[in-house]
Amino acid sequence: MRDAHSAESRPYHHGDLRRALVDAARRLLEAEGPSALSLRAVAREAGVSPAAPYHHFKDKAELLDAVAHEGWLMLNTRMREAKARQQGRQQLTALGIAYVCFAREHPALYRVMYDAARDKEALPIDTENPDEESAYCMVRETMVEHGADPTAQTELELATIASWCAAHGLAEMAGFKQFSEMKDALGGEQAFIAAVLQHMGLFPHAHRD
Amino acid sequence: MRDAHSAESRPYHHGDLRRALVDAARRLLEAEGPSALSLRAVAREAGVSPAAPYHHFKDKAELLDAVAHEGWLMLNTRMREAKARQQGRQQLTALGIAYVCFAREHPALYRVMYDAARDKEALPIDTENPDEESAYCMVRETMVEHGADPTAQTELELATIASWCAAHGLAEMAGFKQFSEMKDALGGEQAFIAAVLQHMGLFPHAHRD
DNA sequence: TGTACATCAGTGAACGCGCGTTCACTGATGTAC
DNA sequence: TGTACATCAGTGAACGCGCGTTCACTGATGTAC
Repeated sequence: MRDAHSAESRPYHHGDLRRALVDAARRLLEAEGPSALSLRAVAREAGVSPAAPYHHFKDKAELLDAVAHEGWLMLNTRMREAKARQQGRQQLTALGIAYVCFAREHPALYRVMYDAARDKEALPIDTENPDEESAYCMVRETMVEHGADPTAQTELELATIASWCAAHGLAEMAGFKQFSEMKDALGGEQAFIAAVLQHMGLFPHAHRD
Repeated sequence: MRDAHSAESRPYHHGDLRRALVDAARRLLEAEGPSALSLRAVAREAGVSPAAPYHHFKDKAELLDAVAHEGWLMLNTRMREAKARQQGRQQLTALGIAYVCFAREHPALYRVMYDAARDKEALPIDTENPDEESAYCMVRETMVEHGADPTAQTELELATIASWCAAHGLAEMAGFKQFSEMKDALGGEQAFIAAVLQHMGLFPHAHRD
């Protein structure tokens, strides 16, 4: 649990401690939640002294940023794959479901992603790297592919924002006990998610994955 | 700033320290954000020793619960008033806008409210006290008043959940820098909020307050 | 191929800090007679 | 109305804790000659 190498096999130099630290942070998040994510705990989890991370990150915030960044990349991938699996307007639905399911499967990571974004007051939705399209841009583009008018910029942007907010809201709500009766009635959390997204009118004909 | 009484006027016994602590916590939240909300800081802000709160709250969590509870009451009031100011279907819109605006005006309190809820995995939407109707129930009821079929229970509940999630998502997103251009184009944050809510299709004919 | 040496990437001890909580205490209040 | 006393609601000092960060250090690596 503490580190992947046995004590003797591990060399003094790590090889790629930066990677190992980000991975350790993710493991900690899954296991203990965001409140357990201290620099010292991450170093401990990676099997390294508390000072070691400072050779790879300026401070705690920079490590957290790296973890968050990785989260966004994971989300992008997840959504790209979900879209590729569908045809036509179903693609929008698939994007919405993929978004919410990602957040539900990695609630602590999702939280860290938005905490980091809030600290900067900026969502990582701008595509600096053109071949790593952001999830946000993917939603907008998919809307255009399926009939939204790309010249009506304000409309298009508003529709994208609305979808994004709706999915985020559902992602944060879906865990509450009050909805478990409804989930059961509909046949599980996935069905619940699809049903709520459908009601939001932004993801037409939502259905189960 | 530290406490309302001058040093000499303040009696040894406080009168209503419980109230004063909750108020101090709210002041701290507005001024410094959720991360500044320690038990000791609250006691300090209320002008009292670090041990004093323990005569009124079992532990820190109980104090936070009280702060969160007060937040929900404020939100209820705010939404009830917003609804009363409108007629017909505009009422739903007014509820949505009131919700988001409350969250935007008290972002730290809003955060504490949901953090407390998440700890219990339960939203405070059940109406134990029948004459203090929860905001959530108000939304559902308003939908019924304006044409939703109260016998189609699942439909009604899903629509309410969808509205709630959508508003929550927007409330959490509205602060990001990426949207400031859009806000300016639409004439301010209120207009932006109204426009996004309208796009969500749950709050028909959203317009400015 | 071998050696000197600069650089890199770790260690572990220490720093000061604010935290939640407990404790023995004491001043103020209210009630019984 | 006055007094004894139980109870209530504060104080302030202390506890142990984990945190982020710094520091002087050292082991390992890689490069120049």
